[in-house]
Amino acid sequence: MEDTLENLTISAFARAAGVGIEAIRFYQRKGLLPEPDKPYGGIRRYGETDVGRLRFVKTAQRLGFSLDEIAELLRLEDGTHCAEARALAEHKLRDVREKLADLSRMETALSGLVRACRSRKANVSCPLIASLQEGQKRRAPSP
Amino acid sequence: MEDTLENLTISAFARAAGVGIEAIRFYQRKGLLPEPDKPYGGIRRYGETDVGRLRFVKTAQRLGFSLDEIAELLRLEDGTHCAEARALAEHKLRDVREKLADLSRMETALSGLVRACRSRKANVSCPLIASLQEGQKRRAPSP
DNA sequence: CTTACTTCCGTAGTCATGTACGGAGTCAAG
DNA sequence: CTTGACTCCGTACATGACTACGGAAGTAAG
Repeated sequence: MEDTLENLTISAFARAAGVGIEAIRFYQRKGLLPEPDKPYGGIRRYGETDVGRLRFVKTAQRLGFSLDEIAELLRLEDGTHCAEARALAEHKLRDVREKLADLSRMETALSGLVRACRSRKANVSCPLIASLQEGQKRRAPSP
Repeated sequence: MEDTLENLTISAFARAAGVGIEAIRFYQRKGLLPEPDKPYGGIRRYGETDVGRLRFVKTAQRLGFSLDEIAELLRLEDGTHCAEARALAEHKLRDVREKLADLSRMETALSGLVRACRSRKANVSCPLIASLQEGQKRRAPSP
């Protein structure tokens, strides 16, 4: 069993990226991961590049991107068509920055709560919901 | 039809928060939103607090939290039991900070790509995947 | 009161994202 | 060459998060 991150079988590949084998095959069907050519009716092998790509998929997912959105992000990485890529990148960038702003407000609220709790001044009510009001007005429809 | 964000019917409530009526009833069943008492076999009314809570749910969802995790965050807002709340808040805070770090790396990569594209130095290959490598090593299982 | 619209509630269907299964083919050790 | 583990592939099942439907009951206008 190679631990070199080159010439991995699908099970070693899955282990290296911390996902199940079936998930890999699912992503291949969706076009998120390539299906390497198999040496004449044989068994496919995977490398470091594939591991990076797969880990990217899982991380982006944690950040709230759907598999379809992740496919778009991966089209950027594959870096053809600069003009199209730039438009897409700018769009995703706006999205990422909104998420950053919301998350950072959430961070403030949560760390405030932890600090308040730690200083034994109990009965604090956590302004978690209020912390996101600013961000929400941006996206809320007018009545 | 009240636009005051008080005494809303369920359809006005849904419109105010930008979701469907059925989604509201679904969240109520899951315990994410309260079912206000109805005035003797009648029709429930919703207020500004409910709107804020619902918008929080949708925003947290965009940030990659599941409905179960959001239920936990809302238990914090409802602010009973300081010790338990503090542990939960610290856990969520770690999660939020990891997301912040990953998103911010993604921001760097995306804005780099946009800048490169803008300066006509085409054929750049976007280091989007590489941008998340640091964060991923933290969570990757050892071989 | 009648008519038209909502609301309520339960149940069923949908879509995204996997997971599990079963049978045939492949490979490496003994 | 047999044995046992692994791979391939198609299909079926599972879970989370909604979405649609249908009938009874409440509500508002005429």
